[in-house]
Amino acid sequence: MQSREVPEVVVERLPLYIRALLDLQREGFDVVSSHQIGRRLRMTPAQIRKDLSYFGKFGKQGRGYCLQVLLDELRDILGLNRSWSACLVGVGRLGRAIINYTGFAPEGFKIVAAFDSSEERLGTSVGQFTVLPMADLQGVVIDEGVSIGIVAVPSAQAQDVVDKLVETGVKGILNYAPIAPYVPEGIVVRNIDPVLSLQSMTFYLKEK
Amino acid sequence: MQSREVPEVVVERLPLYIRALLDLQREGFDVVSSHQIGRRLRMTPAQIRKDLSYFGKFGKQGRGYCLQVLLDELRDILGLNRSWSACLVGVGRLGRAIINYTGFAPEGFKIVAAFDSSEERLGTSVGQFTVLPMADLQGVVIDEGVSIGIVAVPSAQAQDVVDKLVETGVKGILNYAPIAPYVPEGIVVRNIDPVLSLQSMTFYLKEK
DNA sequence: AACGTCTTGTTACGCTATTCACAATTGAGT
DNA sequence: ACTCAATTGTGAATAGCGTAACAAGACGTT
Repeated sequence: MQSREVPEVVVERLPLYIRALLDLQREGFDVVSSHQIGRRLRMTPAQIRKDLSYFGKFGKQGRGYCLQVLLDELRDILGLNRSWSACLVGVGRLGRAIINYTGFAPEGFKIVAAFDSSEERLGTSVGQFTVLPMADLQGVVIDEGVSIGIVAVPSAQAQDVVDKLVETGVKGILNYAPIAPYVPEGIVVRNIDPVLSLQSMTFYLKEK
Repeated sequence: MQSREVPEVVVERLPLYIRALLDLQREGFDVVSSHQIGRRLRMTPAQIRKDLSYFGKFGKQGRGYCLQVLLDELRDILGLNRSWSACLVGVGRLGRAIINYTGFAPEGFKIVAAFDSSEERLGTSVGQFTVLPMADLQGVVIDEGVSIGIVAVPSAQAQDVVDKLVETGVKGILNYAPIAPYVPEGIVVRNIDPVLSLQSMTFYLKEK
């Protein structure tokens, strides 16, 4: 697979296609067209076909896509036909909310441990987890095959935590801290930052 | 201001510049260069200068930018020199986490009310709020000058909630539901969706 | 089996965004 | 006063992305 040749924007849209397909499946469709998917997502059919063409030919001319086949292919492309283990660092308010968030598990993302560096949080219970010290990070990452680190610490500590996670062998970082973390080549970062979203939104809300 | 001519990607980067400037300010700088900002954000200096040039000339050749001036200008451009009121719809797990999130207030985003459609949640307390019925939405939006709606309901109800919010006059939607909501022209939507982020991340985590 | 309709995969085109490169200008040092 | 190193703002060049358009094929109908 020529990962380097597939634009990142394309990869980021594939999960949307999966969502749309699941909706359509729930509505009883077996076969769908790029037009149908596009309508759901407010995208042009051409873009969807173009995106898919980076990975192969999944449709039939004059007919469309077999929904189940396309769904399986997309899951396969994204590596979603398996489960992924993540560990959380930071069990403050935000970290606890993330642990209790029910949206990850159904999609195959499993949080396997929670860490914190604050003395008074160590050993306390958060959800089904006992909060572990950072010293245990390395062991858990290896033993549990953790490939994703979720960062939910204050911004001042975020870069350090990211560094530690990368050091232990984690390959992906889901970062909730309001910083742009530095990571070495080959490590994937995704930032979740509602404040940034709001701050760019207000540009369009001014003077209406 | 010719909002239509400024690319949206540029607007979305401005908050990042503000962040970087605040960091640099904390470190004692009074004057900064595009190079310094770029290093923080891992962006090229040229991009930063180009982005800023959409809005005016804020720097001095050979010297850089007066940090405070640039900061004020950016805040002004984005409309961040005032406070913005938002209301939350949906006080399930996720909604409660959003209410308790402490990151909004310092940036001038104030949640002024929480709504839910479920009978058993009405009248209960969440954070400092009493959960209100959807019927009260219109009144609150007008009385409190709410311009942002935060959607934290299950996906099945999300579009309906978005429609209601838009109807009451809200101009921006911060959507935490895993859907691509339809909104009429002129309404700004920002989606927060950690699952999507993870699902595109795994593409790069496969086979390493 | 021929026709008409539909839809894919892909190529070509055009637009948008990013980077490059440099003239203009600043301020510090001598 | 002059030189030098630094840095901006911007027009030009490049790269990247999205849309349009169409040939090729699939299916249903007659």
